[in-house]
Amino acid sequence: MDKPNELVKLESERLWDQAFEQLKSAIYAGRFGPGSVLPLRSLAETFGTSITPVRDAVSRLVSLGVLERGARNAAIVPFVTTAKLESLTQVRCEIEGLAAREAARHATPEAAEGLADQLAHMKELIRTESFDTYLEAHRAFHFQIYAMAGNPILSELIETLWLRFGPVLTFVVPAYVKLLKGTDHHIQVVGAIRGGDSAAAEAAIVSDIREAADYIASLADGGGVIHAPVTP
Amino acid sequence: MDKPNELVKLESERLWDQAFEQLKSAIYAGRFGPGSVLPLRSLAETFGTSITPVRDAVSRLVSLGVLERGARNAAIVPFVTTAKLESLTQVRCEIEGLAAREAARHATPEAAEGLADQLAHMKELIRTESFDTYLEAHRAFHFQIYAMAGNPILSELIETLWLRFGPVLTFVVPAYVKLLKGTDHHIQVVGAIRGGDSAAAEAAIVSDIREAADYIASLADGGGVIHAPVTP
DNA sequence: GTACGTCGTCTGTTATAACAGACTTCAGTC
DNA sequence: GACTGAAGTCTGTTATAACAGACGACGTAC
Repeated sequence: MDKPNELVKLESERLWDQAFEQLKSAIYAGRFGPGSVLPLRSLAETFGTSITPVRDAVSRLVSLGVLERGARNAAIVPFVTTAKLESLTQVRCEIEGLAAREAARHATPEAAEGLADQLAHMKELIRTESFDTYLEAHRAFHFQIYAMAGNPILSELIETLWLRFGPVLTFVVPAYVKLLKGTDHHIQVVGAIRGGDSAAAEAAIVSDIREAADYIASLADGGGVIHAPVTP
Repeated sequence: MDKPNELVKLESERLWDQAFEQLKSAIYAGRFGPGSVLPLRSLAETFGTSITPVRDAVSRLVSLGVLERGARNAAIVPFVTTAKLESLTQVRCEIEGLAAREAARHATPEAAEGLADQLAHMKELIRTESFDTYLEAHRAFHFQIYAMAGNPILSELIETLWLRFGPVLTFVVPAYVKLLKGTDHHIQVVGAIRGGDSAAAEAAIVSDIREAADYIASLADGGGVIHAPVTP
């Protein structure tokens, strides 16, 4: 007798992982405006599951700081304020600065070359105005650097920081890139890592983060709340 | 009546928060050895609830890095290795250094005084050899400093780092304190914060963290795994 | 004695229903 | 007409049961 179950493709994507990813993407994509509540049952209906996996995903996102708890413990998409942005920026500069520094110390020539390739790819995406693809390439570029630091906890931590940032990054980065800002810092980072200059690498990353934060802060309204530009 | 220590959240009556806290405490207390699996149903039976709240608590602890997933997605208490310790120490130095620096910049005289009081309290606990109480006082001392930085995200992040550390801290700190180590750094931190010297505050905190890490690393076996000293 | 198959039990996973609190709405009373 | 109270509906919370995969024990066949 043969083994009939041998080729069963392991679609072990747990439902709550699917829910987690979908929810995360939806927030990243700005499908839920800041302050909007996310009822479990509606989410479950949207995802086509029961509320159990959704519940878990929401709970995890809350503990990661991506979502917050409102009245009646309902999950809400947090507002991004200038105060939060400043707190986040301060932490990001410190921790991503460390990552860049360590990356420059440990970088192999091959890894530095891969970084340069990625940068060229990003430049091409800017040239062709593929801003949505650029968002992911930009993210990959940064995390490629952080992975080079060889510190898993560091990378993990930075990812949670970026998650908190999620909703704003999406609509900010394309507009930011159109101003042709940030690219200089990216070039400098790659150069510093190539040359093993950790101080320069850290300085370039910090400048990148700080400059972007200043730009984002300029989008705030009188109450310090940051809004997305109106998109038709 | 103010509550300076917002880490104590007794308000929540929700079972999963209770389960979360109990589970965390149990891990902190070293009730589960590294590598031991935590079946949901046993935990639920221990806590006197169904598996639903336990499931959520475990899931949150996993996403915070306190627990890990083993075979069959079972929750396991992670081993602490010298490699992980080094990664963690690097991040802690950077981020808690930032916190100490900012605390020194923003400290009010009253807050600095409260810190000195806490330090005196700790000294008294050492004198009377109340090492289990000292553990909590030590933790409160550090987070009192970090709260003074006025950056909620920073405090939150540091807490997750301490959580990852949890199992080792418990059995390391008392032994460490008996060697009368660390107290000097604590005194220096308070002095620096009193004088508004951010560089000195950061240096003292970094020394504190690094020295403790070196001590902990000395407890590792040949495989780089850190074990608790045998306690009868 | 060894190998293999089967069954029972354990695990996490998911769905569903029952529960409790809060808000809205609508009707009844002053 | 305004206020009050009750019911209905929404919310998150929790328990329970059904499910599927993995692992081990036990028994049978060679």
